[in-house]
Amino acid sequence: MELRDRILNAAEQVIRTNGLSKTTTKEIARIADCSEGSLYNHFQSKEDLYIHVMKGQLQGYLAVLFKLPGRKGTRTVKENLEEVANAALDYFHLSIVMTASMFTEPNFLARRRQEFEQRNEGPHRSNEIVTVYLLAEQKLGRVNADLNTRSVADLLLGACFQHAFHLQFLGEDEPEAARKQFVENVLQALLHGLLP
Amino acid sequence: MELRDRILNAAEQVIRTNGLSKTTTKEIARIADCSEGSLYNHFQSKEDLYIHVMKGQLQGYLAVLFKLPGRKGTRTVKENLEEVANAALDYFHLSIVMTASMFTEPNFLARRRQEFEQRNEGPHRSNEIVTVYLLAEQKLGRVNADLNTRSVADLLLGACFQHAFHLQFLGEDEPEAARKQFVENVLQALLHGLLP
Amino acid sequence: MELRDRILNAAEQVIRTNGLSKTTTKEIARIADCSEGSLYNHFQSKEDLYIHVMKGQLQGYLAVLFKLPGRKGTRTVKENLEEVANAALDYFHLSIVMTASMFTEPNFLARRRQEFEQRNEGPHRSNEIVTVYLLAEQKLGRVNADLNTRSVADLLLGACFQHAFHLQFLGEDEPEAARKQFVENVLQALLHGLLP
Amino acid sequence: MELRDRILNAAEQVIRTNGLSKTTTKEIARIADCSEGSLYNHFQSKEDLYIHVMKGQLQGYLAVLFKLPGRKGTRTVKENLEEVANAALDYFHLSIVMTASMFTEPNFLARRRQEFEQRNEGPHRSNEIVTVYLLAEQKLGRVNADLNTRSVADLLLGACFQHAFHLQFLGEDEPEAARKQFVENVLQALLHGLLP
DNA sequence: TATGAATGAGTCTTCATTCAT
DNA sequence: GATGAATGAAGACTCATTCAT
Repeated sequence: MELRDRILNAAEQVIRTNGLSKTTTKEIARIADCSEGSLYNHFQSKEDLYIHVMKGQLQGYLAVLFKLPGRKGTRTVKENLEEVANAALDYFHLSIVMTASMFTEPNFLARRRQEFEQRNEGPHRSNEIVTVYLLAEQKLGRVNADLNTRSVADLLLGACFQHAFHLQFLGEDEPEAARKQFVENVLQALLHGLLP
Repeated sequence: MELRDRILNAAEQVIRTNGLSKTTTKEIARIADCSEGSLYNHFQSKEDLYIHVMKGQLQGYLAVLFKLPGRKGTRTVKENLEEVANAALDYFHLSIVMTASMFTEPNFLARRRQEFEQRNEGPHRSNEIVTVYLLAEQKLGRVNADLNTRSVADLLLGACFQHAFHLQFLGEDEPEAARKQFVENVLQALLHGLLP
Repeated sequence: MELRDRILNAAEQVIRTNGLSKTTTKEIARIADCSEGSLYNHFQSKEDLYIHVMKGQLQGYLAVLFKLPGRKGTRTVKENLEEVANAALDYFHLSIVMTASMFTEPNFLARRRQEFEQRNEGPHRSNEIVTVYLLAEQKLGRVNADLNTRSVADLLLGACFQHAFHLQFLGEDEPEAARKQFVENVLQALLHGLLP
Repeated sequence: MELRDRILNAAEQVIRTNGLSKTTTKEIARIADCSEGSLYNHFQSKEDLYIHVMKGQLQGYLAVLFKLPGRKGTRTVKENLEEVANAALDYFHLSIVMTASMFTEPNFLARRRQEFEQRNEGPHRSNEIVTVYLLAEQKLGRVNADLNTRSVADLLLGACFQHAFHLQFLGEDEPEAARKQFVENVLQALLHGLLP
């Protein structure tokens, strides 16, 4: 593997292991098995390195989301949302530390904010994509017509977001079966509603 | 106001303004208009100060949650959940930086984890309280009997959590009306379900 | 006991327990069960307090030394030196931390140096008193006439000084019997000489 | 000279000039003409730096002591002890501040104690080496057979130890001739004994 | 006299970044 | 491109001393 990728992987690993505030260039270099100086041959700064780490994490999630418009009218709505929920859980699990860092390092956030707005790539973007998909399904009559589809997206992705957060807080790894159950239950509730 | 409270307020303000990693004892002291040394007359360490800030933030939220068991069978379920959602939005808005900090400073998280577990006070605790409330309503027949009530709690609080997160990310303050609409829409969706 | 004495005792205890660099006014006040402010009602400064602690420690030792001139020609020389050696071991044991502090805090040493010279009370003073005593015994024919009596004093007190130092280094308390043996052996060697 | 050595020398100089408690990383860096940060590129901590300073000081002394076993039966006993006494005076003179520091900073002492015991390198070790040498001479009949040789070592090295201590206290440098006389007189007394 | 909160100068240590080799 | 020693700014925390009560 090329040094640049070794550095990216090392950074991701160190961040997830040590937390952001204990992620030092020294430690990243140690894990990547190179010198601290080398970091600066491949990335402009520590922040630049972080940005590339985040972009990498975002990939898989976006891939699923970008498939969503094509799903409308195919399979069941539940199956389509299940796919989204799983991708979201994966992504939130992977990126939660970096995400949290936005509020810990506000300058970083401010700079990213601009950039995100320009590219229309913020974290709320995924909720919009799901909203648009649900709107399309609504037009096809596969979703309750009275619903604010944005709210459904917020409920589903919010539940996944907070779930990932809680798991991280507890420091636990969730078995595959437990996650499956979580998604199933949440979708069940979301599909049929709270009222009797 | 007593110095101790001035320090607590200053810390909260600085954290929200500068972010955690830029929150220095020097700046807190400057805002509290006292010396850095004085911080240590009232709190054992910076971390200890943070803990007290967090406890303060938790107060209002817990107050609402602890009222919840008494609400069962009274008013409408929607009204009761509305109250919860508003308190949650307030709390998440207020505390999101500190909450995020848990993942930035893993030692802090590790220590809090123990403490939280002992006192059964973790962030997931609020979801449990709502779950129990919904279970009670279920027994009264005011909630769909087929539902996993935990999932409903996760959906509602998750949506609020992520909403607060997105607002913070955008750096925007949400007008009262917008928040009201958000809660209304989310509850609508949650109550009636996604399916036609 | 009066507060002033409580403070003196507390200071001595803390110094011997924690070492000088960990001896804080806060800890002294804690042990003396009074406020930090009270320290300054009875002593001008921390240094002033230390000086009074040292003076207290010096008492017993000086008492023995001042009896020495009167001992000349009485009992045996060995018995008289034994008494000196025991007093020296006691004093060095008690005061070694404070003594060491002179080199750790050179300003303190510089100020004490002046004062000691004025009063002729330096640590070398005890060697002189023993020297004078031995000179008197020499004149009485009870001590080898060819000897430099100062050297004898240096050997005896030096051995005691270093012995106390080694014990402190090892962190051991010496049983009564062991100390007795140490003094006996040292005097034996000193009295009869190294050569066959 | 390499920076590492410049730092070691600077530390030694500052310690001897300012005393330990006034030896700051800032001042060491100033004298070594480098940044404070550089100290930590070469030594793990201030304490680690101190340890290396002490090890350097110990070198010359140990070299002489390790030659001692080979001296038995050669030259005169007096000459051999003279060599030891001079090396001891040099070493004690050089290291007395650091030695004193052990009692000022008890944590430091505690850690060194372990290490010293493991390597059998404590300050009392030199007395043992001299003791063993004298035992060998005793067997050769060059030393009084009735003597406890450990006591002779304690007397000689104790006198040197305290002498160095007194000189440091007085802040005086001893002329070469004076030191020679001191050693001569002490050995004289030690060789022939106190009794007529 | 006794208090103890307030002080502020001073300490060790960390860390992202640079640059000569 | 790779290195790693050097940097220096910044941070959390300590502590003897003061002073209003």
